[in-house]
Amino acid sequence: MNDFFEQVYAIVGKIPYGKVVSYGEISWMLGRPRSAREVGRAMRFCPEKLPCHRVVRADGSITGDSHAEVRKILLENEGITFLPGGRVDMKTHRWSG
DNA sequence: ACAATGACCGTCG
DNA sequence: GCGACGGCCATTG
Repeated sequence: MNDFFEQVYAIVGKIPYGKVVSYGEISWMLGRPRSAREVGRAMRFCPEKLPCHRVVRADGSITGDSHAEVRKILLENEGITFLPGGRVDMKTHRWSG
């Protein structure tokens, strides 16, 4: 594992209840302003211990291949409000370390 | 080294 | 709001 992934996992694990972070935000925190793809690749491994469902796109859209719907439900279950269109209310739940 | 791909991002029409 | 284009970074054949 690279430090980058470790950092990603660390941050994702630190996301508070009822908050979400975008791939770009995470990549920016780790010093890679445009490496959001790497974050996405890290998410792809998707360890169960990680709340990967709290990681969404910059506009609040849910992304995650087949599990997108499931994650949306999980977020709703955690108290995250959704906007019409199936997007997360980033305006309220956007988290910055 | 090159081209293609990807759980992305921002801008433009 | 949506689709197209370019850019960034890492991985793979």
